[in-house]
Amino acid sequence: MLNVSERAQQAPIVAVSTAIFALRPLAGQPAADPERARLGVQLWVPLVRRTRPPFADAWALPGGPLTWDRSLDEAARAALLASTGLAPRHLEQLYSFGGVERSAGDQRQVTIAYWALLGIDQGATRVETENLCWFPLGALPELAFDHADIIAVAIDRLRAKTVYADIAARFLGQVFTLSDLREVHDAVLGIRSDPANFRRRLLASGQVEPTGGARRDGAHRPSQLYRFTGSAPTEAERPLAPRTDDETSRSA
Amino acid sequence: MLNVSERAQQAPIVAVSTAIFALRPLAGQPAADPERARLGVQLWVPLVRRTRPPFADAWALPGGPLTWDRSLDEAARAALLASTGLAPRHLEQLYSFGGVERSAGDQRQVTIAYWALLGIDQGATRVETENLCWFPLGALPELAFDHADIIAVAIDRLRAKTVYADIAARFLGQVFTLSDLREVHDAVLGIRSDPANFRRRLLASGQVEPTGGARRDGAHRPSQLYRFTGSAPTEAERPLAPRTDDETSRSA
DNA sequence: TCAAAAGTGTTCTACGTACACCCATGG
DNA sequence: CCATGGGTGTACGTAGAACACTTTTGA
Repeated sequence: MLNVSERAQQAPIVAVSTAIFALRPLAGQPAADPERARLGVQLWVPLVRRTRPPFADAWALPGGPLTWDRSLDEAARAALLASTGLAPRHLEQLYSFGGVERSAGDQRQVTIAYWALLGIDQGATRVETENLCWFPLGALPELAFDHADIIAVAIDRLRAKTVYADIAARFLGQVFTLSDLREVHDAVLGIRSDPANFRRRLLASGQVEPTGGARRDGAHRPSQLYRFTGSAPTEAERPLAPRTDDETSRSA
Repeated sequence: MLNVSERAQQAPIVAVSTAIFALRPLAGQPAADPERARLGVQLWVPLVRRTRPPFADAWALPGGPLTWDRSLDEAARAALLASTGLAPRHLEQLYSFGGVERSAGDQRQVTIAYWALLGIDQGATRVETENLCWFPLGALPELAFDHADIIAVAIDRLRAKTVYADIAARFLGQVFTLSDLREVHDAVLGIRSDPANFRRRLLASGQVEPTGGARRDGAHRPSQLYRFTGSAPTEAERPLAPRTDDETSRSA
């Protein structure tokens, strides 16, 4: 252990951690909840198990140190790929946490938190190992550091950005039906919106356009397929400016 | 100079920088009489002059290093007090910047940016020295590092949070008229809103309540005074949770 | 022919805007 | 008395919510 004056001289460690959200079918039995009819999707989060103290054996958000040769965004992507093999479709800086109390041991730690979305078609890579496990949002384990707080903030941000479509759409692939989009939208926000009104709002917003194709998947009229308008804001996109919204700040 | 592998081992420096906004009369003297603020107002920003390279002699946002014993928020407040003598009424984390290219010299630098609001009654401390100077937003000098970007992002955030009242109100003191509030609101957003409608919206929102008092300051009907509803969210408040809004992210 | 989801039409209401108008005051 | 801003009343337009209704399919 170092004494206080020695500690004060030490540079803080800078790390990046990311809360990754993906949609998966409801946990447990299908249970055909009449209110959640359709597919029934739910937000899941991948966590990694720490192998070293502090918080050894506890679950934590995937992340890693900031290295000299990478920007913050690059460091977040690299850490994700290294620790989980995932390459999220959407990645955005969330908040930086650096409270004094969060540093266990001698080294002061500052964590730059990110949040990310995984496309519903990116589920193939969802391997689970001894040290990488997926949890539904409603049943998270105890988390290391203040990572539970980070997840809570990330959910707030996700919901705030999921107005009608926008972010919700990033869970989906290039082509989708309006019902797909509505289901994602509703799952993220935890609501059930009117299909008719959702359709009108979305089409009026001009965010999507019909591909001309259709999909038949049941004993009912086929649903038209849509894609995003504009230059395909889909894979590997690079955000342009930090979000700008309407809340208050957290003591870091 | 160090070589690449030596650099890669170095821990990044963590600093906090803050874009401080205050309202001042368009061009006149400070003379900001808190009891009588009925003039054109404009956003001003205090900048400090760097004394050491990199960017020696260039203007920069006030800030300082993150020390071991302070949280991020505390570090931001402390740096502000030390470099400008100011204690803003509102302080909120904005974004963290850590692009590789922004580090001049051998040391990688990560800056956690904050934005702050100064009450219109806090103008007394607005001393100007050789190394501390106020600039109107429309006439900023060349800035060190990427601080111009930080200010741009901070303005976006300020405007996004200034819907009707809320943040705009923090520029004012405990007691104010609705015209005061509207003037601040309009100055920040750069619009001119209808007094009648502004009044209705604000009162309907329940954010303010009349004090019972009034202020007479001209050849017209006296204006009622208002205060904020609830447990006075005024001086030295501690935010609770990072904002949650609706934009995209910036490459750090 | 029936159930189920896709898709359309219509009404109701909330809320913001525009703007006419009255109120109180200093000069 | 009048000019000036404080403050009220009211009509209009837009957008979302609620919900009835038609369409197209598989079984």
